[in-house]
Formats: sequence, structure tokens, C-alpha cells
Amino acid sequence: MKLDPSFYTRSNVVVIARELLGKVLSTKINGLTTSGMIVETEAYSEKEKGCHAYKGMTQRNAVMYDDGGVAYLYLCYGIHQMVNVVTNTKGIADAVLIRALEPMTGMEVMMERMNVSHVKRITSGPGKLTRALGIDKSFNGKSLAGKELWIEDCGMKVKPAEIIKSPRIGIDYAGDDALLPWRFTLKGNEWISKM
DNA sequence: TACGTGATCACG
DNA sequence: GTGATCACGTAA
Repeated sequence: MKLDPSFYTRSNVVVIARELLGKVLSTKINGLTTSGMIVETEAYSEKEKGCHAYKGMTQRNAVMYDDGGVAYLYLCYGIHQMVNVVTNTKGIADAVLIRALEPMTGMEVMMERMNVSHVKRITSGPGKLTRALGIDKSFNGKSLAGKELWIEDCGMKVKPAEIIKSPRIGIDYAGDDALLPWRFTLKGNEWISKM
């Protein structure tokens, strides 16, 4: 079942980042369906220095100010597409970065997109999972309850004891805010990034 | 540990 | 216009 818009428009982005663990991100592109369970997320709030919207709206981050429930795409290092889940209500720029998936559907399609002949670690990082699922900047601002891109609850129950929180990756420039424990991973999962 | 890669942003 | 920077991935 696709997540209801009310899941995304809540005000606490950290709670939403935690609750996205165990949910399933899917795409259907040219008739090809690929999906994976979310096993790693990071929360970003406009009030802290790690966030792209910390200094206000720009052309790039404008969709972060939309109502929760749309995708925010961002190209990093000229190569890697990153996908974020926009949260909170219109005018407030909070988002959750999806950092890793455990593959579920469309293994062959994902392997071909990654140009590998094995399933191992094809979605274990924010840049890799977008490539495996075929997500690029054309999805910027698109609904997460759409026909080409969506997140659903497949009934996977995640217990609090299975969730690890840690500082976010790669945001040293954020100073003290880099220490916030806003990264969430599933304990013991083989698909989280940087293993 | 090093560096490719190109959009983006904050300057003028 | 221009230069520094960057929510990574891979090779070594």
C-alpha cells in the first residue's frame, strides 16, 4: 500500500526518517519495475547547517519547500544522483535522504543498469541506488505516490531495537550539526553503505 | 588515500 | 562570467 500524503506532511523529519526504514521504494520505467526496502536514511532540517536549505531557497532546492510527499533530486560530484523524500508542509524545507536499499524486485534490470553480473551491493549507497532504480533529475518534484515512482508499506515491522542511529555521512562542513545522530540504519543489514 | 566530474552557488 | 565546492564511488 502506497504511503498516504499525511505520512510525509508531519513536522518531525527525524521521526519520518526513522519510520521510512523497512518501507519499499519502487520505480516503473518503460514497463520495467525495480524496488528495494529502505535500510538507511538521513534526516535534514532547514534549521541546521547540514541541510541544502539552511541558507534559504535557491533554484536547486526549491522543491524542498513543497508539501511533503515529493522527491528532491540532486546531482553530487557531477556523477551521482541523490534522492530525498520531501517532508513537512509547504514553505518548510525538510527532507530525508535515502542512502541504501535492500533489493527486492527487478534484480536483472538493476544488474544491467549497474553493469555487473552479480546482485551483491548494487544498491548500498545513495548514488548507486538511484542508478539501479533508474532515478534521475527528471523525477525532481514528482509525487512519491505516482505510477513511475512510489514508496509503499509492505507490512515489514521494524522494532526500535533493530534501528541504529549515528551521525550523518559526508557533511563535515556542517560543524556541530554534523554530530547530530540523524542517520538511521537497520541493525546488521548487509546493504547499508560504507561497510 | 586520491581523484573524476559537472551543476550549483556566491561572488563580482 | 568565474572559481570553489560538493549529502559519492571506485580504484589502489
